[in-house]
Amino acid sequence: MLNIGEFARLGQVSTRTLRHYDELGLLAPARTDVATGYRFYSVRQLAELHRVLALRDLGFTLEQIGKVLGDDPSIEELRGMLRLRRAQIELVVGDELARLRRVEAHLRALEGSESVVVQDVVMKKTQPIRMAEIAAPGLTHQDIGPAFERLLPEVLAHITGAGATPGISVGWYEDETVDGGGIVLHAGFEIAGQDVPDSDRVHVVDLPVVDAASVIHRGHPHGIPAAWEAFMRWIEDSGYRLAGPCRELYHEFHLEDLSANVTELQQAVSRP
Amino acid sequence: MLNIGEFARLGQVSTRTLRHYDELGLLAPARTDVATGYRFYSVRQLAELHRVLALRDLGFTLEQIGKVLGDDPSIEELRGMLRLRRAQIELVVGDELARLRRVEAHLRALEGSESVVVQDVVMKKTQPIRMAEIAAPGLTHQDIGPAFERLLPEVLAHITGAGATPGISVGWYEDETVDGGGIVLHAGFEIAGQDVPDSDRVHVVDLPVVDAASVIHRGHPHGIPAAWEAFMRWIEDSGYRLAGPCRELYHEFHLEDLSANVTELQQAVSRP
DNA sequence: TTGCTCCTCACGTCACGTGAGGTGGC
DNA sequence: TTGCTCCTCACGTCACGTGAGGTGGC
Repeated sequence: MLNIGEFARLGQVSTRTLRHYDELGLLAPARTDVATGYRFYSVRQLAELHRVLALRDLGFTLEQIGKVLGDDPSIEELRGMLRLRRAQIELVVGDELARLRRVEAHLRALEGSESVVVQDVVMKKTQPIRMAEIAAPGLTHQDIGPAFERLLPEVLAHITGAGATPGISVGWYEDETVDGGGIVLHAGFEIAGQDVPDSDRVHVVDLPVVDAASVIHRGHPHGIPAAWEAFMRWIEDSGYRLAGPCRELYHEFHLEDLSANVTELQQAVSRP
Repeated sequence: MLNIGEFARLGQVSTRTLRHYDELGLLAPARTDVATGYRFYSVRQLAELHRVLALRDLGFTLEQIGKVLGDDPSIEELRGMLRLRRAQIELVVGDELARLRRVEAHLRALEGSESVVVQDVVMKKTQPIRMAEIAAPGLTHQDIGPAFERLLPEVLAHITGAGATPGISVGWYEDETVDGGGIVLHAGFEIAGQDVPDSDRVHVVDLPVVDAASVIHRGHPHGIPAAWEAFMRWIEDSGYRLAGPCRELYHEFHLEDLSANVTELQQAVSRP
């Protein structure tokens, strides 16, 4: 018979751990002195302790371990538990590797001068957005600004004409097509649940919920192209893959004070 | 101005999270109504929230984030923090991958019949052991049992002759050398801190502290070779590499009832 | 008698989730 | 007035670590 300290040394655990396992019913001492409460273990219980530690090292919770010890599960159940565990660990490894690449992307960004732009990239799922928009195909980069200013009033008129209230303005861009068709700009306003009819120019569309990288741009819109450039470099650098169009959400937009604008840039991405 | 619910939806977090960040001083609302306690945020604070979330996603604690936001650290400090973070994530990934390989080794072991033997493999650091031993070189596998029985009484006599008390008996094995020199068996007893002089046959040695895989074998010693075989297969299967000699610790040994024996098998290993 | 080990509470960890119980504005 | 949102506690999470305060055996 060993007292708790001797058994703890033998099994390389703390006495607190043994008391904890006793309390949970995972590993009761072979004998407990009724008068003093002293716990005594047999050397043979080292095998029981090992079983608990082995399962713990595989990542099972103590509650799961208790069930395994108590229910004496079949080979099939055991296999199922191990497979589940494997899948969970694979998820964790994937998450941590993605995190690692984000950290490394930040380290490389520190070498350049774009650290400020890029310090607050967040991965999120996009909100579902219903918007009324006009699409303008065949644009070059320089065309986008003027096109925006041209299209937004037109969509606005349509929305208010339908008796609805516009939300924030939203733009999204389809990639240049392979055969050089240029950029397709979609510009308009969020309308949430309101009823707005289509016209030949204005269409109501639902932007899908996707995984995206997101940064907040604060300040005058003329800084947005540079922000996009640094943002896209960071994304590619972090190992994420582009997975669809990018969006701009104008959360705060005042013509009177453009430098107070708050714009969110979103790029749909997927895990490498 | 947005109330907490609106701001939470904008930033894709819970209101509880925003209250928590307020409490920690990470992100105070732009205005708090003194009468009602209502929190109000400006859209521009979305950028602040993004910074917090971005740092959180890199794996920093909220306390670290608070320091980053408060101290406005230099590029060099930032770089140092990111490098530390990178190293920590790499450790986590390594741990999880090793864990994954252990789970997979168990799954494969379930296909065979050695699941029982191998269910309680634990990775540990070995205890430091000081022992008095005799080494017997040039053995084959069949010689080991008889050699043990021959050597142990001799070591025992030496220890008691020196006025010391033997601890548990311990054996360890050096690999067969490349030129076919056979196995070198070291057999003896733990002596802990006691003074035992060397003789021409008996030597006092300190077994080093190493990372090892360990299983407990309960029962008659004739089961030990089969346990070793399954154990070694599991180790190789789990991706660990052998990194030195293996040991046997006879935690419980009674000649009168050999089936009550408790033997620990240890094999020094290193990460793949 | 002095150390050493043992005992039983009970708080702390980390970033919130989840009620409980109550109040203010449309 | 009825829902909705907001508020402030305060407990729970997971596997122990770490005292606090006290007792029993060499």
